[in-house]
Amino acid sequence: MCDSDAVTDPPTLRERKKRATREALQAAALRLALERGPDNVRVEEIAQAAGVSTRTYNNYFPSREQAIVAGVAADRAAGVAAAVLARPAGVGLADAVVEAVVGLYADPGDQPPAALLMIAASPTLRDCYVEAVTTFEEPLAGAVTTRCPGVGPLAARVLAAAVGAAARVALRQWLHGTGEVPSMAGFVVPPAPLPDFVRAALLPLAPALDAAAS
Amino acid sequence: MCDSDAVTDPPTLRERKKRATREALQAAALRLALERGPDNVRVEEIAQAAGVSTRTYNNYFPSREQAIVAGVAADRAAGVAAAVLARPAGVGLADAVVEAVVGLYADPGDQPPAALLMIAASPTLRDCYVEAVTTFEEPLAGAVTTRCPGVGPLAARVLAAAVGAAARVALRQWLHGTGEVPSMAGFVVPPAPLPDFVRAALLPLAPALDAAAS
DNA sequence: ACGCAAAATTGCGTGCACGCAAAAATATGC
DNA sequence: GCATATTTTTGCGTGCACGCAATTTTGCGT
Repeated sequence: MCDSDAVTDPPTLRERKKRATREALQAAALRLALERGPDNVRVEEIAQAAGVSTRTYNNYFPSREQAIVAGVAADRAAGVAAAVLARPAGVGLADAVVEAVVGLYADPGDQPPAALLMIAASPTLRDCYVEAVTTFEEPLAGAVTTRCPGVGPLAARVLAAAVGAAARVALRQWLHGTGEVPSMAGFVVPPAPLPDFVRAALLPLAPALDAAAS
Repeated sequence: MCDSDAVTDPPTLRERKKRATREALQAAALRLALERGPDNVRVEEIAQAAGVSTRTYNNYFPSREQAIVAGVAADRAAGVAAAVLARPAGVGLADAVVEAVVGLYADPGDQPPAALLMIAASPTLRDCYVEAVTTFEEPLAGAVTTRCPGVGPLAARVLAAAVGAAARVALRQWLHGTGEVPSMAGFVVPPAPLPDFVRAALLPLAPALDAAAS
């Protein structure tokens, strides 16, 4: 947090390689999972597809599920803090936070829609995807203190954690309904758009956010 | 949730035996962990001490850490909902919830203080203990809807999850400071009593809780 | 008391995560 | 350019969680 604004020095070779293997692993894991189904992918195959040993694979991801999910969920999370700070100073904290989080799930993203379907179908992947929102929380807390220096570090952490919890609830609910979609006839209307779900889940926290900003 | 108030029928033999083995496993796990240190306890030993196979042990607990921690954390959680409902109807939702959660960590409990020290010392056990507060959340949501029928199920879930998140933050902070206690001279003043920590962490959520109760 | 259905326990096999220490790759000072 | 310190990769060994199917235990109706 005291990084001031280190301009991300010339990316040393080490970091570039690390990033490369991480992305290779993510891509391989997701691709294989989509091809064969999540349960028919052995860790050894993921590592082999990325050109590393299984041990190094485990140096990057603590579980097979995270390797599969990381690509679709992790990077988007990094944008939340920036989105909060980007809102004009006039709007309240609650609005800023809610819109920032909603914005994350608003656009279709660059991921194939099949990925979300697969994640929704597998309980293990669902849990992993839902728990990935934790990535938001620390940067969000930072953004909150930056925007409203009066809130104090504890309150910021608590509010960020609360927002994360609400997002988890919303995701869980939405994925729960989405997972069983291809059931009957072609009437597979997604029960409700995700952003609306997130907004509804975040709504009860608005009073707390606005009250803290004073 | 539609159990109305089933008066916990005559506990059938099966349930009694299940409860017995579960408690035996908890007790054995905690005892062995305290004796030898958490890392020097093999699952097989826990199972053997409880008189069951390692496979049945895994039918009761999904991880060794949970077996050790469950005894000190799980049962207390069950009381939260009751505590919320026990508060007189006059006090606001926020006060009721906060006091209920604080009350959980207020009394020393029937557990040896060494247990908490051990948990605080081991990162793995800490995480497990912290994550155990999730047990609160569903009953808490139920209690909230019972107390304030106007809040709607989604809001109740969100608020309960937010409270759980705040409690996790408080626990994490407190355990982090407590873990390194036996460092220098005998001046090992616990940085601050846990209840105060919890109260402080729950404070920022009060506006949301009170606003929902209307 | 008997027998059948439901549920729990058990053993086995498999895949996985991770600690540890050696080896390879990369950065840094001279 | 070369030697050295730091970091990353890798292989190996260990312990663990869990699916599956057979077996034992419990519940309940007759």
